[in-house]
Amino acid sequence: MKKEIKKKSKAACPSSILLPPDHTTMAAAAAGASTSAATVSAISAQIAAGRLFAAIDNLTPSCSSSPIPSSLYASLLRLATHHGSLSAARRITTHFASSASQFNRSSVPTFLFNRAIESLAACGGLADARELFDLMPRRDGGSWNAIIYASSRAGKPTEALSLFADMYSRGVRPNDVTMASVLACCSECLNPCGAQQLHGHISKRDFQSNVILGTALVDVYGKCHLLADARQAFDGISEPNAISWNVIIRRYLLAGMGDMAAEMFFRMVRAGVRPLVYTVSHALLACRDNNALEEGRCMHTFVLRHGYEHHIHVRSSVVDMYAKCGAIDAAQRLFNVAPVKDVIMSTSILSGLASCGRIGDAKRVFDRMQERNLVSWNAMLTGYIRSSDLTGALHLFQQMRKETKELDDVTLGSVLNACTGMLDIRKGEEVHAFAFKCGLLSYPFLKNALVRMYSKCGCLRSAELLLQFEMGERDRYSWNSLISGYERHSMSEAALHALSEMQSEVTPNQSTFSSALAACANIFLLKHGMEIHAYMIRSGYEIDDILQSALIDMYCKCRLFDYGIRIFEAQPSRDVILWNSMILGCAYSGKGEYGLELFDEMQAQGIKADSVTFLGALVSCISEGHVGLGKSYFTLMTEESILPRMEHYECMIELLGKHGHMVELEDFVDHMPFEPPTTMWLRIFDCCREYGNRKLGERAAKCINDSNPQTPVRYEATADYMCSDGGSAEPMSFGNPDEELMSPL
DNA sequence: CTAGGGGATG
Repeated sequence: MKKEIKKKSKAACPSSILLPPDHTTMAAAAAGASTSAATVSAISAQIAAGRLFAAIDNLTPSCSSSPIPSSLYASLLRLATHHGSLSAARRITTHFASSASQFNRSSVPTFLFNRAIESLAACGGLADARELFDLMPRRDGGSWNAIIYASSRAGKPTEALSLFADMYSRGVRPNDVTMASVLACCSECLNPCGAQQLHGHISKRDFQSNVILGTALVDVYGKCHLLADARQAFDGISEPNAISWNVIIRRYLLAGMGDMAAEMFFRMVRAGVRPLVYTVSHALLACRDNNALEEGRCMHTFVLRHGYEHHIHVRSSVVDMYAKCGAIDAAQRLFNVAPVKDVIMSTSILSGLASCGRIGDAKRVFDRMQERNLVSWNAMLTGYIRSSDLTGALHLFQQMRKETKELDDVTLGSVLNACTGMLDIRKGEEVHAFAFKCGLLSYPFLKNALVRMYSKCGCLRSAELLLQFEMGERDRYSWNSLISGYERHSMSEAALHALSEMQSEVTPNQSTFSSALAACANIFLLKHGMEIHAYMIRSGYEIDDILQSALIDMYCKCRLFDYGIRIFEAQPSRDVILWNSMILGCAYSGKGEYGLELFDEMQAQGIKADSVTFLGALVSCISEGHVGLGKSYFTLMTEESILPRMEHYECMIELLGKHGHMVELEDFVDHMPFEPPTTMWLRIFDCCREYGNRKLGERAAKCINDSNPQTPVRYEATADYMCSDGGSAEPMSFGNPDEELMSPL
């Protein structure tokens, strides 16, 4: 087909469609040959049979001596458009244009030129259309409409707008068709000023009663992110139809204003307009984005009552809404009874299961899927990562590599996230090289995953280089990764410096400030921390639990305990994170007793302590000398199946060692599930020296010496300061073991 | 026009 068009176009098309007819045509005309009625009826028959080229072949030069009816040309052009054949449109146009020039140019009606403009443009010949427009003998409003519409559809919105301006200046009045095309141009070039001007014209000329125009206007404003104007335009439509409602709901959804989208949906229903299938789906997605389970349920009821549940789009959106709003059981029930479970619905349910921690169930859905695509693989991959099953993620990736050739930036970005979580820089670098080989390094998501990986793993230099030289556009995520990397790796000054650099490029968000506040806390930059606090308030940032927690921490560490407690007490409902910060804040502000009171109060309020809460309690016990209490907390913690972390063991050793409970200390060490690391032995050694426990001291010395046989400094548990009665403590004759090693804070 | 993505505090 394509080949045929090409051949014909070569044979029949002069470079200009308006070239004067050649001599044979002239000769034929001079001979006075007349178009027979037979030719006309032959052409009509070919048109009726849809045989475009057969029909055109009747357009011999001879038949130009007496004009073919315009309606026949118009039918031919329509057929050419239908076939999408530019060569045919050209031949037809050339034919009637040349016959016209021979007799009387104005014998061809303007409407036929207009149809030709439309046909040429629709077949991809905008340049031909424009040439015809420029050369045609007379133009009417329809000609302008045709060329403006054509330019707009051919992806030349600015050209269309300047044609519109031209038309306007020549005093040709635009009608609603013109307005609709020009509006489309404004949304194409995101030109809200143009839209506003058109809005003025539309109001002046009372096109307001035209639903199509009004709706187009709503869409333009929406596309330009001017949702208030969009809404105003919508409210100006006297009788919005289902499409108008769809447009405003969709624009609210795309602008991230799910609440408004849902509200408009309910208004639409109340107004008695039956929603389009897509509108129902958009409304459900709005609930999903907004985490609005109740509204989502109402919509589900609506779906069932009004017979939308057979549409797979709607059904998938309901499932997705339930899954994302945390009603995973409802989602799964619907999924189980669904007669058709396509890739999309299965992917929704598996990602829902994975994000509520049911990774096993998610994998079962995944394994049972008849068809998988890239998105479903990626969903499974991120599911493992969200469940912090990082090796699971890597295994899945291996399986994926075996079963499909497909992979994209999301895949590799997720694999990188797994490496980041494992702090496995070697694997991360492998993925980096692999991504380069796949040519995926230009994707911002992937580049940011790389910055994050290098930052978190402590290769700040690599992260800096990426940010400096490899990133075309550095966004908030890139900067946030770098800043939190600096903060985590004791480069707090660099973190704050990066923050100020970042601010000249992009707007920070809550994550940025939480890292920045932590950096201030690390190096006790009270003034800077307060500036950030003030800045967040001034700029209207929502100070969420994590930020409050970071603020409490910063103020407590900077010795403004009262500020910390003020933030804490101002909160009507407190998250466990907030309690944790305050309890720890007490612990290192020398207010351990108060911290322990808070610990009790928190549990009295029914908030479950986590490992950090227990850490705060243990630190308070250390500073207040509550050895028994600390021990009971440690037991309680294991009873509540909270796995003690290294810090908790360090605390217990500090608690027992600092207060001279040497027998219990030895017992504790014996029952630890792992061999203490050298840092811990150093502290134990120190305590043995202070309180006297020769046996344990010797063990400590041996472990320290064995761990580092190269060092010239040897640890020895000698009698003069390790005697069991806790005799005199001589100053140490060797280098001072690192004092801060055992400090858990 | 329905499915996957970036997340910081102690």
